[in-house]
Amino acid sequence: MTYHSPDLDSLFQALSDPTRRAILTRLAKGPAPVSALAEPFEMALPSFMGHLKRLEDGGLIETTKSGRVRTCAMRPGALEPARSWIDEQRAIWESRLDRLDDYVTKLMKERADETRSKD
Amino acid sequence: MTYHSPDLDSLFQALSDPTRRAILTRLAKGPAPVSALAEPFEMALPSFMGHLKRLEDGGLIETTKSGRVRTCAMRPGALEPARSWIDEQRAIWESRLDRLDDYVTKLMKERADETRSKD
DNA sequence: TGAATGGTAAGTCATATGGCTAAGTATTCA
DNA sequence: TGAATACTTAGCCATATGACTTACCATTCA
Repeated sequence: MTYHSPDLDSLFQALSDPTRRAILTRLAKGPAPVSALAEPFEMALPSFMGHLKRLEDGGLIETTKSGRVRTCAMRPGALEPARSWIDEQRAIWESRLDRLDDYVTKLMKERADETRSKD
Repeated sequence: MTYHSPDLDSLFQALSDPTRRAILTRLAKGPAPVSALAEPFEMALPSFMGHLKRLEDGGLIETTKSGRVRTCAMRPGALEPARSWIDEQRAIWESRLDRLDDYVTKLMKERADETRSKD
């Protein structure tokens, strides 16, 4: 069993920063050129571009350049692997709770039988 | 509008490493002491403890020490903020698609009217 | 009590991250 | 063509991350 998945690494990594999450939320509303995107952030442009790169590395956005303008767009479905992973964990957790529940039920039944046999 | 949420920062950060995700998957099946948890990983114990700390910082696990053994357990519901954030993005994205759809529909209607008036 | 067990603490190291400035390139507009 | 625009590149800096070793408690078991 391999526990290495570079996709999830860079995906979650990209999501771990407030600036980058804000960029994504903005892009969920529609594509935008770099300078428009950058405007609300008090940050030098090269720093901001670094964040865009991380988002691109994480597969969360796509950018295309036409003329001197680079337009950024969210990649639909890019968040799905993250969502799936989280759901899997929950599934594991819940199947465990189910088994635990079965076990407790069984224990209680045995106890009941035991008690009854004492009567 | 504030775009800073330290919870999501450390949560996603915690999830961005394969070792830590593997630990979580293991813990979803039930609690375990540090040494048992660490056993499958080819890593010095102090390094491993570092990962546990990141998971604890991200609110994903809880640990308790009794005697010389520290037991780690998953914190149920800890993944929910991450899941919610992802779902919100999707909601924004989809409402945008809806509006886009309305727009296209309107455009096509106008075009149809235009064409008709030419006849 | 003395040794083995299970973690902790302290300190080092290399690389990554996140920010900056200053200077450069490529388009577009006047 | 010359100036403004929209990035891009290069390089610097401080801190964080992820791994290591060595040494140090505290418990438990023989």
